Amino acid sequence: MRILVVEDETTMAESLRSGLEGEGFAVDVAADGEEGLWFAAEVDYDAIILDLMLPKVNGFQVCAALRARNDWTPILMLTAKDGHLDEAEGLDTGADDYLTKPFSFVVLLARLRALLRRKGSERPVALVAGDLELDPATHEVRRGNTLIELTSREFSVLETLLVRKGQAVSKQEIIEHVWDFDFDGGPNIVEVYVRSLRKKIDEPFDRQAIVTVRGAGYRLDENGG
Amino acid sequence: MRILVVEDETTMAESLRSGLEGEGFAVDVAADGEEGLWFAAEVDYDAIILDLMLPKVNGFQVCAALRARNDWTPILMLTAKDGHLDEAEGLDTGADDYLTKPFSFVVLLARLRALLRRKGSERPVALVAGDLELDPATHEVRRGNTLIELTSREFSVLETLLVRKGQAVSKQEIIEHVWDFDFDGGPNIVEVYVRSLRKKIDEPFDRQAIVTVRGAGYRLDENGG
DNA sequence: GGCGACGCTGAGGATTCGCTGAAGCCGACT
DNA sequence: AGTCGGCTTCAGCGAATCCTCAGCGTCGCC
Repeated sequence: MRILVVEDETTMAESLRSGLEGEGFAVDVAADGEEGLWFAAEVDYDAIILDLMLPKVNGFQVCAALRARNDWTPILMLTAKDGHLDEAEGLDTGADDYLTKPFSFVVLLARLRALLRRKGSERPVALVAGDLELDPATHEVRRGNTLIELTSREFSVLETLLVRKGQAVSKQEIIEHVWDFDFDGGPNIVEVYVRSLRKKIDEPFDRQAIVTVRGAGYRLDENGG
Repeated sequence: MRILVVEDETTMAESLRSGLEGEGFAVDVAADGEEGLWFAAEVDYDAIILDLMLPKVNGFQVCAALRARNDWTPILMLTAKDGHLDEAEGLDTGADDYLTKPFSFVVLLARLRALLRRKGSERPVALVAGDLELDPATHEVRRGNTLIELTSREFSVLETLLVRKGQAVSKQEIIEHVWDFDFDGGPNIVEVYVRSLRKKIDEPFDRQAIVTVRGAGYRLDENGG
């Protein structure tokens, strides 16, 4: 197990190093975000322990940069403040867990082990079918390179189809996943949304991602049509 | 994405509802554990947000009951106390993640998304007889490599035969499986559909998968004819 | 060989299904 | 108040599908 520690305070960094090495991990230490990114590019670590407050490039930025270059190494984020916003922002930029300073070494170890155990079952962030891509976090949909504007309902319908791409999903099932309990309209509502989705993601590209399966519902083509 | 919130405090429940709906989720709220279990039985939710402290049936019990009835919907547990024991107990009874009150909405959202992301799409198995293959999920039927277009009724009839391949199934049984109870036509309808099935899955391939068992109904050959 | 019951078959009218444009409604924003 | 965008309902249309029916073939039994 090889761990990268990105931390600028030397005392903290060294105590992490010795503690983790004592537990049998191989440890590299980077002193700022830039160096951290460089290390991470060179070596395939099993996990990264990342301080939030760093010189040059901060923790969020490191995290976002790694994910952007398609590196899904588990990240344990260290934050000095107790702000809930920090935590959320960390998870949203792609950290897998966070720890608020001060913390005991035992806790860190436990969280780290949990991360390593989980590894592999994570990601990818976006739902994909061929060149059709949907990101639940940012609410963005693209076909190849072009960004497509969807309303919130359209988005939800496409999402449920995409989660079960390749399978036929009945209108009733779609309604159950997209609308809540007190919706009492008929299945025609799904037809209407499928229509407007097709106008946006199929027709302009001369493709057919959403296929009608008569009597059974709709199916999203696994290859995007 | 449809979410069930099980929470007795109305202010909390309503703020969760409005917040989640604002993010494009469909939300149902249950006020106690009993109601929560009932809702979960009725609808196939994408995730359940479950308060620990509940009237009637508490969070642990709800969680355990769901898992016991083989419902593996991802569960995000909300706990008021900060005790690590709670956390551990929650994970043990089958919660997928936990969150300690008070928390910020952004954090909840991030965790929820992480849960939904992790949930893999499971693929049901296809029914097979020789080189004849029927996939209930995609509504696809193939003979060897060639895809065969069936109407909804034809599909259902073939499905009931395939489920009991090797056995003779009477027309009456087929009618009971395929048509609803207010169907009052005669058994000839089955003959008609068997005929059109044979045209599509037997004749083009010069095989005979569907065998007539005079006086007893039809039998699907286990080897596909 | 003849008879009756059972199964096969083709055709066409009735029905359902999905598609589509338009319009009413509501909340948000100006 | 007015406008805009999104959500939902509705009704008409065309096509795919469903079901009935009537005539014919075949099997089993006497």
